[in-house]
Amino acid sequence: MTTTTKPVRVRFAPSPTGDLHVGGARTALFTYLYARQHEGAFILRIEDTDQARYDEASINSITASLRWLGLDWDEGPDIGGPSGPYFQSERLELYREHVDRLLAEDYAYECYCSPERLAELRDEQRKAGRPPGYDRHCRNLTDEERQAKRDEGIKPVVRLKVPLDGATSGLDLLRGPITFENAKLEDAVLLKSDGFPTYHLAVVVDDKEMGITHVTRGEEWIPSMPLHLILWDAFGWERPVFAHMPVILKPDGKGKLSKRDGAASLLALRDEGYLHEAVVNYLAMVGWAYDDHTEIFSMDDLIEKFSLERVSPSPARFNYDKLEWMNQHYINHIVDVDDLAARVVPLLVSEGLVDSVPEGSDTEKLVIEAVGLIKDKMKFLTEGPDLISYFLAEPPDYDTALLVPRKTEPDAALRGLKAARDVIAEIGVEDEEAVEARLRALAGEVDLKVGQLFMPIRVAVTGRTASPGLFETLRVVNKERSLARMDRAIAKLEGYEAVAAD
RNA sequence: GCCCCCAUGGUCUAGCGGCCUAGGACGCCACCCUUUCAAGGUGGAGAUCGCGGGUUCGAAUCCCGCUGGGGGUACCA
Repeated sequence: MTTTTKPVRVRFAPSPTGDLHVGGARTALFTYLYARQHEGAFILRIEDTDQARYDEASINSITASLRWLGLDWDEGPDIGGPSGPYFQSERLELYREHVDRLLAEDYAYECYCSPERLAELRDEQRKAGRPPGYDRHCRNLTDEERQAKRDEGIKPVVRLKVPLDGATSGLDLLRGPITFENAKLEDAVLLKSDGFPTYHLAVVVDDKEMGITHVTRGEEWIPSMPLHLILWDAFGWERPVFAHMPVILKPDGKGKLSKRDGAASLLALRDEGYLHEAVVNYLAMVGWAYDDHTEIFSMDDLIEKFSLERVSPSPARFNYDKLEWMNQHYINHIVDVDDLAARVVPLLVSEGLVDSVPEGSDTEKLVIEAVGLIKDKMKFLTEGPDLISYFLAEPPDYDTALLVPRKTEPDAALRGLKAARDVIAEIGVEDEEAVEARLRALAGEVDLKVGQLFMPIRVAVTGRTASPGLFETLRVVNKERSLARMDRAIAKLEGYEAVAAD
């Protein structure tokens, strides 16, 4: 047996009606992974056939989202390719030609019914408890009747002439065979009266013209698969492989996740401080698993190990908790510190913490060190500026009470702080071990528990009660600034005592 | 209403007839580590594998029905 395997060509074909959301992103990811794994082509095609819902800004938003995720396309907008153009609005001729062919071969017919009549029809059907659907009023018009309508100036739509009986079945890669009774199918519109194709026509013609071998798309397209199958067959083309990705549901499971669900937009996730690696990894794990325990996958891992056949056909809920965990895991353990710091830098600038961070500058070194210290507390990139702020600038004023640990008297905190200040002044902060040894010893000398001594120092130097380890913090803040901040804290405490004494 | 898809702890899943007294992860709880907060480590609670029938020596795994959930039902994609 000779198996001639055609080179894989797959596509992601969004319609420009809004931002890319997680459902679409996952479909794009799986499609991309399949292409890369089989060294095939990943094509981006813009399905802009709905003039009413067209939103120009969304094209940039979608491409930016895909690029952010690292899903680079081989053919598509901007870069072109051998099967272009990649905007359906620029392929109208092609659809017209194909519709004419269907018309000539009696696989389609012109329909002159007005939108009003169709709406009325649906109303009646609903009222009568009948399933809504086109009544095929124009399916058997005579040439004379058609000419009469044309003479009235009515612009027809073209409808698919679905077989009245029998069944249409096709194979879904994840689900196996799916069969539909033709009698339940509609004579769907293929070409609208404005000359634009509907999705059904355009997707089939373009998938054929672009040599698509595997049709990957969301599960919501399963109901229209028979229509597409009928078209592929009518044209006499060899059907591609179909693989419908399960929908992603809202966290509560009630309905599919939509653009209205806040962070469902990829750009929103990016702006909220998610790493693209984490988002990719998480999305891959929704509906797919490699084995019973591996869950951290880089893009390269996924390209190597992903398998379309192993995608689960059942819908999954979007779990923000898990995504958050994944994000934090990447920040804490996967992405290296230099890289992480580089991603925090733009945020530092936009937050006004620094004017700029030139490459190789001391500021850059400081940022890298600071990020290294705080990264285990960082869940989102956007938390970076706040978490490292006291390494870059003086901490804003804080409540003096923070300097006094629980079960500690203000004068005890003051006593410890003064003693610690002198120690730092004497031995500096560079040798963390030495500082720790001296300060631990100091605690006993001034009759304080280590916590009671360390916390006031921490608050003095960082302006907050949570920070990285005290000694590394002191070192990176540096001796001079640490001392100044401790002096400031001492002054605050002295004033505080005076007030408290009143 | 009609058509289609799906069904393992709260969630994401492993499992594709005997390795399952069902494994992993998130979340939750406890403990450990500890100068704070995290991170990390250990342990725990949590699933009669939606229900009912079959098939089989044997079913979470195969078949049928039911129920539940989801999707579709436009001159939108």
